[in-house]
Amino acid sequence: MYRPVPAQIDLPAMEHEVLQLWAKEEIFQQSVQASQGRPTWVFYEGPPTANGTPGAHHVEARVFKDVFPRYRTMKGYHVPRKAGWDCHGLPVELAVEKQLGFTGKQDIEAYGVAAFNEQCKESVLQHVDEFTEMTRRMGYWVDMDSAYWTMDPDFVQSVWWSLKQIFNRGLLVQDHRVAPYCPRCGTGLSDHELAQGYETVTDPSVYVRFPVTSGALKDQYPGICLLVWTTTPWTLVSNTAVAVSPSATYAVVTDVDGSHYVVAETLADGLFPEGTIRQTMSGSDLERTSYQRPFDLVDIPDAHFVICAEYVTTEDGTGLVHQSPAFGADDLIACRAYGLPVVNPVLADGHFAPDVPVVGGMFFKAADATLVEALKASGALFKHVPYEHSYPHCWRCHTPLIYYAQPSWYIKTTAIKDQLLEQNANTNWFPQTIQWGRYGDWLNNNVDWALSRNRYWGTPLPIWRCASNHLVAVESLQELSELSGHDVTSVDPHRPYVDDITFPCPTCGDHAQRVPEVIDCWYDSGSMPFAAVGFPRSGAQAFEHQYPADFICEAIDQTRGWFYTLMAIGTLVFGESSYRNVVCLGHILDEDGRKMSKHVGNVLEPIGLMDQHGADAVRWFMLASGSPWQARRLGHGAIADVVRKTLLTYWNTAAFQSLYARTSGWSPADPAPEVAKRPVIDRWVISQSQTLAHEVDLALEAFDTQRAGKLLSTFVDDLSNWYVRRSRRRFWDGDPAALATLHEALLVVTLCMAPFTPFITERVWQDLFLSTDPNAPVSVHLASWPQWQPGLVDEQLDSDMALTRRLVELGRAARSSSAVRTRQPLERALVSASGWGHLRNELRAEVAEELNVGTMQALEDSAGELVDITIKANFRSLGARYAKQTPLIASAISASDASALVDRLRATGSVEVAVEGVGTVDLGAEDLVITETARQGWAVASDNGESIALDLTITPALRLAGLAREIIRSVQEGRKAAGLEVSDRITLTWDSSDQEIVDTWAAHQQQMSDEVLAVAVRRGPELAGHLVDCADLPIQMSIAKH
RNA sequence: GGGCCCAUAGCUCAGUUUGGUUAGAGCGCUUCCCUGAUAAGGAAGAGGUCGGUGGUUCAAGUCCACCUGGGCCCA
Repeated sequence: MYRPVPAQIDLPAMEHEVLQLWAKEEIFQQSVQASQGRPTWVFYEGPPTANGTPGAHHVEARVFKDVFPRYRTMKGYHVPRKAGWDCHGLPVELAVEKQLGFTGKQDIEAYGVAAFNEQCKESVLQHVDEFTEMTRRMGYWVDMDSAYWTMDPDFVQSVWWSLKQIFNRGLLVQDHRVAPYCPRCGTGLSDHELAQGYETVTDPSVYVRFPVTSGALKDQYPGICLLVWTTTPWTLVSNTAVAVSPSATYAVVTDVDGSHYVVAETLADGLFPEGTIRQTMSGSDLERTSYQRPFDLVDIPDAHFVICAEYVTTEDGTGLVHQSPAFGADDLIACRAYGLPVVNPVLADGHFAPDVPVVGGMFFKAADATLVEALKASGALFKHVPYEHSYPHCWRCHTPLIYYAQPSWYIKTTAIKDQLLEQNANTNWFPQTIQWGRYGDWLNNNVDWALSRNRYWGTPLPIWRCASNHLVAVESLQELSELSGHDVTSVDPHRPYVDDITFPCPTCGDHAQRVPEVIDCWYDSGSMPFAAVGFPRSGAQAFEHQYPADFICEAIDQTRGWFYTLMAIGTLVFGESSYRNVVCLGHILDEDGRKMSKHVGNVLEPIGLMDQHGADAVRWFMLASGSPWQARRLGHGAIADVVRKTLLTYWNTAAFQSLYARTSGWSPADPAPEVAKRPVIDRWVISQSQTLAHEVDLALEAFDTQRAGKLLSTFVDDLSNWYVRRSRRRFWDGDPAALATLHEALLVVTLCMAPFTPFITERVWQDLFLSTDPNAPVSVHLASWPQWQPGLVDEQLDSDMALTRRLVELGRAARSSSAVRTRQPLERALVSASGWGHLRNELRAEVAEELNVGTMQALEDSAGELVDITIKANFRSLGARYAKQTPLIASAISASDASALVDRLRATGSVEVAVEGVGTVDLGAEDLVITETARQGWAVASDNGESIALDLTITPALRLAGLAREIIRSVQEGRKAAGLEVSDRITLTWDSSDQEIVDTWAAHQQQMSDEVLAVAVRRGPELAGHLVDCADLPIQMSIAKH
């Protein structure tokens, strides 16, 4: 016997009960253990950065990380799921700095690195707790007890080991380069960090006069100036040279006021609309022309002349590019070629050195305004316009970055670029466009990985160096113990402790000390395939079984983040990328399409969302609403829709089944007719459920949750609003075929939906399936995916039922247009549809019953005068044959006598039509869209060549039958209002002075009392029990429980 | 400046790969119908220059070019 399933349900409350059940029975642990020994499907959890409270976007990725492992488990795989936490890095440091009220690195130094890092660790632990709770609530099954932590000493040492592999191949090197640098955080940023932080800003763009101080131009054009454009006025302080393109053409322009300028020829018109070009020359002719720089604030010897550089373009600005080699990668290369000095007046904290006149002590960006004023005052400023462009900012603290020459450690990923491209070619991306779009572009433009950070809370770079610059890479605390001669294996491998360990340099015996940098925390997370199991010091077997991953999934921002570091490190260390399939999600936006961010305050808090609507609804939204690979808007309305449309419809179908099975004492163990012997609608729903199981399987195999979700919600809708509604009477009667069919259909859909909505399907499993099958697994999540039985799929039946439903739709439209309500039976309906002749009687009866008509007849069988025929050309079929002549044929077709043409076509299978300008054209049935409609006194609806006509004649007998249904309907309402159970028997009392009503009772009393479960019917004025609201009917009724 | 994505009903989005007749769905709105499961279901209606311009074609929401607006990414 089923358990009772209430029609009303509080979804969040139900979910909390299910969570308790899972915890008590350890279902997740069981599901992993029970699949031991089966083929492993490898999943890697990309560790969330535990630096803040989880948001809705975390739920998105975690739903996808849950659904595929659940599905694969049902398909017979073993899917270990190890949680992970990204612990290190600037985000954590910043949170702690904020908490402690710090403003920079000097505060941390004063506070003490040991104490600071301790605070960082505390902060991580606290936020991990919040993630754990969110993860549990949403039903994401991942093993958090065995989670990897990137700050764990074993993890750190695995990272060290991998860095030593890379170092030994000569791919980990120190270099001085101009790199983006955050002056607030005091550290350089890697390219993929840079990618996170572009912001659109408006900077002053200035056109500045640089007077020429030597050469023929100076003599020929008195006061001539180079016109130089820059968007970073603060770098003019350290102006060292002006670069031109050696191959471009430059012009001397005389402006209307008589002043002379050198600019690129192609830009001269725009800059000097009324100027005159006096002469032109190539860029190389200008080489070594000396000029007067705009500011004389710092000493830069042997500089200030024109240099040639290939990278200069003449597309915008003036074609003359100001050079400041300390602040531009291109500038540095170009100036080095001329032996120019690199002068940097800006300190590591982003402020000008205090001894610089005018701007000393100013933050570099803040100096822009002051310097523009100074240019204006000196007359050097030609033009000043605000310039909007995107400029890199620190991805965490939003400080504008400065391109800054500094020593830094690099991994030479450019050396393995070809291998990375090859690995990418062997990776399946979902959606596919990422592979050679966004990600492929990134790989093709690969630059070396700036690995080091001048910070505190991170994996220390495991390189020790002596005064003679001999370098030793260390792979573990064990190795460090051997080198230092002390057992340091239990030392925390973080700063400052690891910095205190020194040893004699193996090369020269001098004192070797660790370099001060820590590494990019993205390297940590990219190392998780091996570091999570402590490889190679431990976990060798686990690693070999679980490398590479079959599946990873994150949002699109990880293309240059984790997706890249995972592939790069895998390729560097093992010669192979660490994943095969990658699902790449779009971002979750707020209801107005803006990115959710704490600054804007539009973050939807996930636990609140789930406690309001239920985790299943949130999950379903993430998986199946809109395109997961595109940015989507998340709001309460969208989630409430999921509840109403899909979840409650499913639930109520289960509740319906339970109600009537229990009422009739039916149990799934009872014998039921074999499928082939059941009514056609049963066979149809079983066929549909088989197709569902198969197609959802295919969709999930292709990582397409949107398609799977669409299939599931369509099936749920069909099941509830067609199968159950059409079959209700059989459920009232306790028909074992109907009950068995719905049981089987619910079983299939419950299994297929289980990975999507694990809570509600678990509840239904417990109530309907576990309670009736002693061999059933104790949880739906321990069950297997439904076995596809193609023998139960009947495609002919599927298309016949589709026709049946189209006809019902047309019939309803005809009913509406006629204003004869459906409760009023009609004698007959005429049908015109190409499939009608082959439609089996059972399905014809479905149409008749649904439309409440006595008989259905084919329209062509009835008297010709009832029918109007119209025909139209089928362009698709004609266009293929006649191309340009199609419109001529089409108009000939509509001009011809439709009924005559159709008669001939039906008689012989084809018909010839004479078309002016074309000749005789032979048409088949395919070339025409034939619409038949009925005339006079008939209600007609047609669509796409199919029509239904209702005979609206209402005979006295039909009138009484209609009244009987009106009365039945009123009594049913009355039963419900009286709160009776569906199986309660009643006594019914009625009275009426209306002759039609009296006649109705006389003609239909048996049917009416059967329908309303009345065991006694009395006519009389003494009403008793509950009065029935009879609306407009001229009758009074009361009912009482028998 | 370059690359990628997007633009279809008041709102959220399908449809565009492979061109075909009158461009769909859901939500919301109006009217009506149906209902011993349902917070449901059904019919009709209002609501569309399918971002714009040009081109290819017998035929363009769909293919091509250019443009506009938005987003993401890169420089």
